[in-house]
Amino acid sequence: MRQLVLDVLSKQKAAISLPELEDMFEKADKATLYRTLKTFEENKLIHHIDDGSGAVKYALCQESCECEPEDLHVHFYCTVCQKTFCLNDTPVPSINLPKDFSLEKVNMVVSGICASCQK
Amino acid sequence: MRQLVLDVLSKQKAAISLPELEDMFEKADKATLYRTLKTFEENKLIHHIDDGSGAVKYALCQESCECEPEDLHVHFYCTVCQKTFCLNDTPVPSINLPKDFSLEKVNMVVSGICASCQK
DNA sequence: AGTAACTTTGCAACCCGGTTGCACCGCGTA
DNA sequence: TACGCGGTGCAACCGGGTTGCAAAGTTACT
Repeated sequence: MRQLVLDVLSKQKAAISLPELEDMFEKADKATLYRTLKTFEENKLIHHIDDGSGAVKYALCQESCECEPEDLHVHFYCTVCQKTFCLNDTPVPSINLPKDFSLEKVNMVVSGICASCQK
Repeated sequence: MRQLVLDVLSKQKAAISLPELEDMFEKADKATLYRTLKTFEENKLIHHIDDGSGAVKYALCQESCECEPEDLHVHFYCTVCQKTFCLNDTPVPSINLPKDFSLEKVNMVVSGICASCQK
């Protein structure tokens, strides 16, 4: 059951949202998929990305992923195909915060047009 | 009417969400406030920030603000008081995108604990 | 003032993603 | 067999955002 979801996720090049997942599993229930994603996330198999599209998307974590403050990579949201990609090779640059601000995590989403839509 | 909203916005230190606005204007309608914010945004008076809290927040633009790709500053979301601040002095660092990816805009939200909640 | 054209507001309804409670199913174990 | 438990499906709900429509207000022109 969850196996199926994991299979799908591992075959995706782009991050996938819950509604999208619902569509490709016509049979399965929204709540089930929702809970599946949640447990995956708790177990650090996947991470979520808020790309501002209104739906949170999910993608597999890298092997090395600690899912801790510094595992962080930049995400790219294509405004044409509306897909979201992990730029695993692009770490989030460090930021100088004002005094007395402590850093927990960073969400960095770059929008633009991806290679496939560039033509 | 919109004057009131503008007044409130200019008095805020933190960005404000639509639902929050609704609360402080018990009298006014959600739709009105919503449309007000939209027109303000079209006229580049304010900009919106998606801090991942589930509600989009709005804050005044700086005088110099072009609201174009490079006006961009980092935003800070405090996980304690759940307020969002513009770090106007902290520009978004530039990113090297993979080949054939074009850049339109960048959303960068740093989460952590703000100075006031730090004690 | 009177009217026409346009803007702003309020109400209500709707959409959609996310979330939860509950009952049911299937399975392993005592 | 009886029990407990995890996974599933259904249904309902919540909350932010969005839109259509009609009423109220505004402006301009006569």
